[in-house]
Amino acid sequence: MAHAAPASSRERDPEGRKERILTAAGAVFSKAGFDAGSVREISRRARVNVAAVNYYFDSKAGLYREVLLAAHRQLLEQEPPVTLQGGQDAQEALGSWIAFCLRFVLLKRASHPVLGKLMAHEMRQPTAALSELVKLVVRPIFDELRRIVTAVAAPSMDKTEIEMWAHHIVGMCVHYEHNAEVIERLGFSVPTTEDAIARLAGSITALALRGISGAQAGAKTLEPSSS
Amino acid sequence: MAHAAPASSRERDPEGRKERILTAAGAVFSKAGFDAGSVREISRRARVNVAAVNYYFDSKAGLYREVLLAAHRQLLEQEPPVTLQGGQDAQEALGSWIAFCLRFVLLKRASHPVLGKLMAHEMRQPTAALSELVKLVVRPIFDELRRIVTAVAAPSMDKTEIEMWAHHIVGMCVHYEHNAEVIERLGFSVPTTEDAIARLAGSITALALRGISGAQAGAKTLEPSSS
DNA sequence: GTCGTTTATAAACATCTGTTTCAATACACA
DNA sequence: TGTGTATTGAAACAGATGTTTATAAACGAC
Repeated sequence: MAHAAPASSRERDPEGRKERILTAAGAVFSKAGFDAGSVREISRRARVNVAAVNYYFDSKAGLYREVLLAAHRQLLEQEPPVTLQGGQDAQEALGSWIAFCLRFVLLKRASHPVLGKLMAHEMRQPTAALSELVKLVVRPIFDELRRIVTAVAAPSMDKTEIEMWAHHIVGMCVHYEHNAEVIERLGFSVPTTEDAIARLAGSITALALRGISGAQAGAKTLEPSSS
Repeated sequence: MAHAAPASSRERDPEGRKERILTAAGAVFSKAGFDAGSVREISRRARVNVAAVNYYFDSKAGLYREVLLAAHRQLLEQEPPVTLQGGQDAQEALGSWIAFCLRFVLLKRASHPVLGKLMAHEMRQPTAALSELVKLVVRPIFDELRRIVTAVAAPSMDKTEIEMWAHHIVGMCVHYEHNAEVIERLGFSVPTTEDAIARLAGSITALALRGISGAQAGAKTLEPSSS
């Protein structure tokens, strides 16, 4: 076959290619994680040669890092993180935060299709990018939650107890994404629509509010050593 | 096909080898999961030829399945699941359940070194064994939690709300194992000792008890649509 | 046109994966 | 003793992985 067919699908379009690779990588990595996600499948989905990945991103790890950063950028554009305003009701703020967190991990939309899943994979099998991701994404959001919980709780409440409460709340939220497979098998339908997510957020918020604001500052934490 | 060794002292060492392979497989699978765990590393750790794995367990999947079942057996021997006795205080039972669950996922001891981690991996990247695992291990334990929560809650409380609460509680517990890497990076030290785990269990129990028993049966679940 | 540079691709590379093959054992029993 | 069967282990298999190489094409500039 000399150069018979022009095969003019050359399409000089590096930006388009880079973009396609990034999108495909987001899909693959968010589904399979970094290790199990293969460069060859990414290149297949992006309809580019395998070597293109290394040409544009140096290595698989470099591509992964750019996917994480791009997803982070995307998130900040679309969903500004919840903040406790000056005169805002703290209890209401807690409800907003929980709804935000649940939507972040559960909602599959064009706005943030991958970051939640990517972070879930990072938590299970951390890569070098995890520390950076925590510093950029997780830390600010978590600090805001701690501030809100502090405002909701009794003024003299122990700081470490408040920190624990914040972690408890995060646990309730991410549970429904992390362990969705098991939850579904237990007969509970993990919500995916805005309305159903809002209902779940309401349930978590109510439990957390009663649990936090009902605590007496001086009360000893329940000790399970009772017989 | 490996015959069960007859009564006569045939077996020069097959049981020892099988046992070594099972132990090594437990360590490898619990650390890396099924996909990323390699048969060659298992055979290396067990000081056994690669072919021995397939000789004794047919395949990698067969070995994995036996590891799961063995871990399950081990758990039931060492830690009988919590049950709500007839006259027992429901609130106390909830504390016991939460402590049990936390110890299950966090405590690294000779008694159950792997099952918690194995299940964590199953939740992220489910294999064919997940359904069986849920039916055998997770379902009974979760049902007991739901029973306890029902006993703690107001008698006329909505059944689906109670189910949600049970899931919330599970979420708080497993969070500290699933997302330990992130939690540590947020400055919170995930407990590993009996005492520290008991303290964490106390905090979760107190929050849950106030959140559950403080709920009014007729109260509407908090709606985040309030302005 | 002919340079030089950037981009694209097929092919090869080295290494890993789970599994199989096949010859060499070690043992129980005759 | 010899025979038969269970076990062992080195090597090979077929396939996948991330990455590199060498060749070829498409451009901008002269």
